[in-house]
Amino acid sequence: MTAAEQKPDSRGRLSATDWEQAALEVLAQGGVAAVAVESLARTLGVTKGSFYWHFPTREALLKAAIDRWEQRDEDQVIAHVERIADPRERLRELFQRVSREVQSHLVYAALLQASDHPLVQPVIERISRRRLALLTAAYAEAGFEPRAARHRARLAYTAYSGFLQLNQRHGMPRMDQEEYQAYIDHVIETLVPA
Amino acid sequence: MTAAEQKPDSRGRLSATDWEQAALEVLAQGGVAAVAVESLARTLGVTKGSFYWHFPTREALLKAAIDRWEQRDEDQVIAHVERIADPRERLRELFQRVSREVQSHLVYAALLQASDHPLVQPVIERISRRRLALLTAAYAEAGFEPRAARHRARLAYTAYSGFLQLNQRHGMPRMDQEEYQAYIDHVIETLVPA
DNA sequence: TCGTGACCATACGCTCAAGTATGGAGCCAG
DNA sequence: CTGGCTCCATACTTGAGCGTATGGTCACGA
Repeated sequence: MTAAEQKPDSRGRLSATDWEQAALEVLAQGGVAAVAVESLARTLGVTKGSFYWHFPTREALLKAAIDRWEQRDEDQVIAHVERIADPRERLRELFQRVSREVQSHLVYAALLQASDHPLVQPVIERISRRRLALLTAAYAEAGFEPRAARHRARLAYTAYSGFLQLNQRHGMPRMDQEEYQAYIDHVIETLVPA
Repeated sequence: MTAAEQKPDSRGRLSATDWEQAALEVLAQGGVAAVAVESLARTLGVTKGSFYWHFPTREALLKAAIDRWEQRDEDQVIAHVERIADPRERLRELFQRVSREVQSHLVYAALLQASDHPLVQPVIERISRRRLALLTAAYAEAGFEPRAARHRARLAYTAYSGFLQLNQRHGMPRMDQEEYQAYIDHVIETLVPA
C-alpha cells in the first residue's frame, strides 16, 4: 500500500532510483532475501523486463540500495548528532534516536541479519566502526579513560544492535510505548554517566 | 578437519545422531543456510541417499539438530548456573560463560541470524524468554525493583546477543584475549551491582 | 547359505528465482 | 512521418537444492 505508487515520472515509467527506493522498503520489512526482482517488479506494477534494463543484476540493485541508505544514514545520524557539544547530551540523543527514524534502523537490522552476505559484510563493518568511534569519542570527552571509553562504547553499541535483533518480527514479549520509554531511560541511566 | 570423522560405528556407517552433530557444526560455522543435505553428505563422505534414509526431509534434520542443541543448552547453562546462591555471583558467572562454551554460543548466533525462519523463530522465542527470566530473577534477588530488574535484564541480554552478532565471521575490529577479558570485566562492573 | 534388513549410490524429476533474447509501444528530433 | 531511443512484456534458458525411485552391498541371524 506504500510501495505501489513510487513516483511515475509522467506516465508509469520507472527510474533506477525508484527501484532502489522500493528495494529499501522491502529490505526493511522482509530482509535481504525479500529483495527479489520478480517480487519487486510485481509490487511496482511491472515485470522483470523493466528491472534488467535499469540494473545488470540483482546484486547491483542491492548494492545501489544499500549505498543509498548508508549515505542517508551518514548524513542524518552523524551530522545531526555530532554537532551537540555536551557529550552526555550527545549520548542521550543517540539513544533516543533509536525510537524515531524507524525505517533506517529497520534496514540496519535487516543488514545485521544478513551480515554473512559478501555484499553487506563490508557495509556492516564500516557502519560498526563509524558508530563505535562516535560512541568512543563521546565517552572519552565525557571523562572516561581511553580504555574504559572503548569498552563502554562497545557495550552501548552491542546493546543497540541486540535490541534491534530481538525486536523485529520475532520473539521477545512486546513492549508498549510507556514500557519502551522507561526502558530507554533505564539504559541511559545505566550507560551514560551523570 | 573436524567434521569429517564423526563416529563410524564400526565400518563407515552413520546414524541419525551423526547427521545431527554434523549439522550443528556447519550451523555454527555457516548459519542455517549452510545446512544443506548434499553439502553435508559430502563432508560426511556419503551421498544424499544416506541422508534420506535417516530423515524424511531437511527440515526434520534442522529441527532435530536444534532440539538437541536446545536440550544441551538447557542442561548446561540453566542447571549449572541456577544453583549459585548469590545473585551477583550468578550474574558474573553468566557473563563469564560467554567466553567459554564457544560452540553453543556460535549456534545461538546462527539461529539469531535466521530468526525469521519458521522453524527457528519459536526456538529463539523460548530461549529468549528463559534467559530473560533468569536474568530478571537474578537482578530481582540482587535487590532491584521489579521494573528495574526487567529493564536491566533486557539490557544485559541485548548486550549479549549484540555482542555475538558483531563478533562472528564479520565486522568489528577483533579483540585479543586480554582486551576481551578486560571488556567482560567492564561489562560486569557496569551491569552488575556491587 | 540364504535372506532380510540397515545403510548407501546413482540417476532421475521438480521447483524457484536469476538471467537472457527478442520484440513491441510510445515519444521526440530531424 | 520516420528513425531511433527509452522503457517494458513475453518467453525462454540455466543452476542450485530438495526430494524420489530403485537397486546394490554388507552384516548377521536362522
